[in-house]
Amino acid sequence: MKQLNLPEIDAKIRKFWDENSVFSKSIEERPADNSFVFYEGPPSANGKPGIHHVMGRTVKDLFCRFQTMKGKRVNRKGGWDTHGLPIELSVEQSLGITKEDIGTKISVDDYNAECRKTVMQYKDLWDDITRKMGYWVDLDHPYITFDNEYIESVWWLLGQLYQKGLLYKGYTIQPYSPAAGTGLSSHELNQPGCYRDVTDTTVVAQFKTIQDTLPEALKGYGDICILAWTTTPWTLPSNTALTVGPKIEYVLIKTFNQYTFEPVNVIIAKALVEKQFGQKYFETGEESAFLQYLSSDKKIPFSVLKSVTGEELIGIRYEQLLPYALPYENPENAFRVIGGNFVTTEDGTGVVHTAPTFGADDMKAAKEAVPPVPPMLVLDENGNAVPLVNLQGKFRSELGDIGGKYVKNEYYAEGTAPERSVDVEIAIRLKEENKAFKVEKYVHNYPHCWRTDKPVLYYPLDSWFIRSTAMKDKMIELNKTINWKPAHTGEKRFGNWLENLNDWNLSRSRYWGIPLPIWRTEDATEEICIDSIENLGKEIQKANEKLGLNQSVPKDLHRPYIDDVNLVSPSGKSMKRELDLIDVWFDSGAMPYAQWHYPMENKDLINQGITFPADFIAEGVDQTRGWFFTLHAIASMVFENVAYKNVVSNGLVLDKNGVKMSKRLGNVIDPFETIEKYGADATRWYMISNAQPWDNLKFDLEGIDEVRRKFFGTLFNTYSFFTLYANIDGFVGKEASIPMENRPEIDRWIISLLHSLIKDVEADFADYEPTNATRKVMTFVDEHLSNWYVRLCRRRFWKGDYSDDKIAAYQTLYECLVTISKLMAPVAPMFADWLYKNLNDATGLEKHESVHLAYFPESDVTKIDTKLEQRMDYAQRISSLILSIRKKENIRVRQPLTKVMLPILDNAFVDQVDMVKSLILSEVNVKDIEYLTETEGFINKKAKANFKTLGKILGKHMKTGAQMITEFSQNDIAELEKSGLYNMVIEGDSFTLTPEDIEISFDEVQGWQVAVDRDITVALDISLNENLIAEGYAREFVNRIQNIRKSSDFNVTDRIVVEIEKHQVSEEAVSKFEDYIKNEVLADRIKLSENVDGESVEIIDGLNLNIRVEKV
RNA sequence: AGUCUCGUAGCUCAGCUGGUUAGAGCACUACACUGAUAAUGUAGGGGUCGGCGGUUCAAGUCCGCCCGAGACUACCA
Repeated sequence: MKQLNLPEIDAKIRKFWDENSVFSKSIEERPADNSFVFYEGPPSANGKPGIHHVMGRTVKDLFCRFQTMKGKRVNRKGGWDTHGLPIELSVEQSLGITKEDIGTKISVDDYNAECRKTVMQYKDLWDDITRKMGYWVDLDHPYITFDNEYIESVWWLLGQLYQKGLLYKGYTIQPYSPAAGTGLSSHELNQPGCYRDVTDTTVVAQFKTIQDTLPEALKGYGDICILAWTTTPWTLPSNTALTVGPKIEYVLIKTFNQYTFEPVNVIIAKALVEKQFGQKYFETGEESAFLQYLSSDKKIPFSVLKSVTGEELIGIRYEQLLPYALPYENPENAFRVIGGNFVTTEDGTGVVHTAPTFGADDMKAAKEAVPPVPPMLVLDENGNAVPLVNLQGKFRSELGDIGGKYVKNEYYAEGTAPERSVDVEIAIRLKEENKAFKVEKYVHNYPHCWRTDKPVLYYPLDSWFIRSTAMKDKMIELNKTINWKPAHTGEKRFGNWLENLNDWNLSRSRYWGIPLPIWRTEDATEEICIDSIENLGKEIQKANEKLGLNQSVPKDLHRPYIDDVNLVSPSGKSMKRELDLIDVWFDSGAMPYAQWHYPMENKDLINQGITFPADFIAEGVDQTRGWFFTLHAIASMVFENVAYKNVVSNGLVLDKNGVKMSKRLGNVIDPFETIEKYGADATRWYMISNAQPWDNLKFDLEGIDEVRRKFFGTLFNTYSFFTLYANIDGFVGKEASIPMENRPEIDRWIISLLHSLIKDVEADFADYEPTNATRKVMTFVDEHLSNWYVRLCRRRFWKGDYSDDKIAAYQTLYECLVTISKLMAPVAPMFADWLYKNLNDATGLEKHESVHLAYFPESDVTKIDTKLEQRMDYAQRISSLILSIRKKENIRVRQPLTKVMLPILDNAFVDQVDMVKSLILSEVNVKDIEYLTETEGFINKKAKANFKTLGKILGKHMKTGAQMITEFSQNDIAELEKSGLYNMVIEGDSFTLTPEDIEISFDEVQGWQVAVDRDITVALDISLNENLIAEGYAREFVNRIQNIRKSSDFNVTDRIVVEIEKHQVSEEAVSKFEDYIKNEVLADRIKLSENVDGESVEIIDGLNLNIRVEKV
């Protein structure tokens, strides 16, 4: 391969993997008793894979591959999430039906089959992206959540919860769409456009308190009303309590009602007086203002009489505002003031009208009150407790004049709505009865049903719950043992979520999902929870006998078949299944067990801890309350264990401008195209190296291109360089390894860096920090291996015989390349394998046929030499400084110079530099280094404070001290260096400083070509003589001839003859450096002639000479 | 509305437990180097470290408030 072509490499390696079953070998070759457990969070094949899936799966893949290389067996069972509303919706959409049509226009049978099909709609695309991105997961034996066996395991889990008393049926307030006749999930409510601004009639009502329940502080003022605001007046007949904030300050105000003009005393939060007593009112302390008040007056007087806390108000009883009905249960506990922490003083009156049947907060506050406040439920014709609004959204007949009306005008069919909504009617009635303090229109945000476009009601619905609150402490405790990446997702986001845990609402009234396996008698006195198919069979048998039926276990455990099953209670009554399905999130949280059909099969996998808990899972951060929670909750509640030990929650993939990708905006990146064009490895490497997985990734295709060029391109070049000469010299790794101590400095240096790198990269992968790992590999390849090692060692590869030095160079570079292939393999599996195989297949040094079957390199600490690393750093920096002086002085690098001078601070520095002297000299084309020990009068030293150590000593004198140090004279510095101590007096305080506190460096000096980089200073002697100039010319000729060789497509080994046009410059160069030139360009002869029939090339500024180059 | 995360050069990101003149890559400009050549080196421009306050000898870093982006939860009188 002449040029890097990543997609081609992808295809080649994929084929190799397929043909040789590398993936299954990577599992089977590892011992079964040394496993690393990974769980695949099931995607839904109902949607197409996006670029963010490539991100998430790269994270999963890379740690699994890493652990495999560490010798672990990593089983990776794939899975599909197959239930849930999105699937029902897409079926209904494609068939053009609605929920109501199920059972009429389409049989449930067909509907079911349709869901099954739809669920796997894009499976082929998913399989394709999985392969193309190089994600290793077992797609041949996936778990599928709609399988009977999967469902059976879920039933078993529910059975466990049931036996522990953690499953119960109860009321909650849920969003409900009367028009559609169905409850809505929060997911549905979060569809775009559901929340809309609407204008509603709002009422501030006056709740008249009962005198003898008032606290002492409020007695003696006559009648007192509490003001409470509502945006939904239709809930006022269902009011059973008023909620105040215990810590909020309330005031008693004397004023007049603006509609009836009757005098009234009202209670309202102090902070909201201004808001409620607006322009229509004026505050006054004058009693006369009240005596003289007339209904025709423009403004109404008011006066604050008293201030009390909410705490004092708790317990006050009041007259029912609209006494249509009484709660059927404990009505004596209704109509009183209770406390609630959710009360704010941002809106209304600081008192919340509380209707427990229509508000979640209301219900909670009412339940928590002592004694509990009953909700406004009445008994219907069948003796069932029901709210005052029925499921159609109409008032019940108890409401008299407004009974039978819809509570929202929007629910009427078009054109049939009355002029006055019930909200308005109630407002009018309250005004007339002196119970309305204020009525006004108000614009607020309110959710609407996405299907019917009509407002949602919050309505009490029967649901099955998991009593997760009972296990809260266990969950919190277990969570503390989980290693979260990043930590704050676990501690903060997930931790807070657990602290505020609610019971888990399991019920969904749908068709396509796992049916709740609970059967009940009609009067709900007896019930059974089925936890296996076997158990179901037995119960069916029993029921058949007792009830004379002929039922059998349905082939498909889904609705509607399962609904047809009737069971029999111990007392012989018929039991029907509770019609609910369970939350699909339970499906996915059950996968550790259900994927193995536990406990009906594979008992040991879980019980012996072979596949449980997971060592590692990864998913988007949006799964914190989703999959991460359901896994944790089920494991905590059923097994009292964690489900996973390490979890990476990755961020979102945004477009390059940081905007969420969406079809609407057209900024969606197609993963197939991307991988096709740039290759999977560049895409993966870009995603991992560019940002930490848990930060959002601003996905930019140009970034992939950059990674391809900078990293893969450089590595590829390095590899091609290696093979070019390895082929010429026939290096196939058969020589015995040359001992480190016999290899040159630079070899030992790169090997030292390599082993430091291995150590760091392994630690990063082990710590789930892949970004750091990739960045370190990139730095090594780019800066150290390519731009220093290879650049400086080029000659060793193409010059001279196949000597030990050359073999050492090959062995060194080979080790680096093979090791890099292993270090990068988890992230860039295909390129790494290509590189590894190319290298290893040629040498056969390792027996593995793929890098993914090889073991992760071990860092050999004996090869790490920090002093060596330091002196190479010196070499790089000194070279860089010299080059910068050359640049400043405009002296080209091909012009040799005599010497460079290095002022030194200590002898260790000399020793260090001496060892890398030859590298520096050849790199910068200078003949010698001279060390300057005596710098006085030549180059000045300067002192600078070490803020870190000095700050602790000097404290507040730091500023002056630092200033004093920069002003040190040469004598001061000499004294410090000699004695090792320096006494300093600042504002009367005396301090003793040590050399550690002061950093000495060299100053720049006029008249010398000096450059400084922190602790290193170099001075360059730029004087030239004839010899140097001639050598410079010689190098120019070498360069030009090499260029000609190359442009003439000569082989690197071809011998040539050269003819150069005669000129003073060419004569000087050739006469003095003929051998050098011949040697460099592989020339047998160099001839100078007056007329040369060759290429005209510029040698130095303005001088063109003809050169002819011919093969021998 | 609450909780959490993020905000550093035109772009993508480093910046450890507070410490000197805030760094790197990309992009841009100029010059060089080159038997790895779609690579490389040197130099240059470019920053109120989101804003305001506070703690401290010293704040990009710690604390408070605000602004902006995002995620999740809730939608509430």
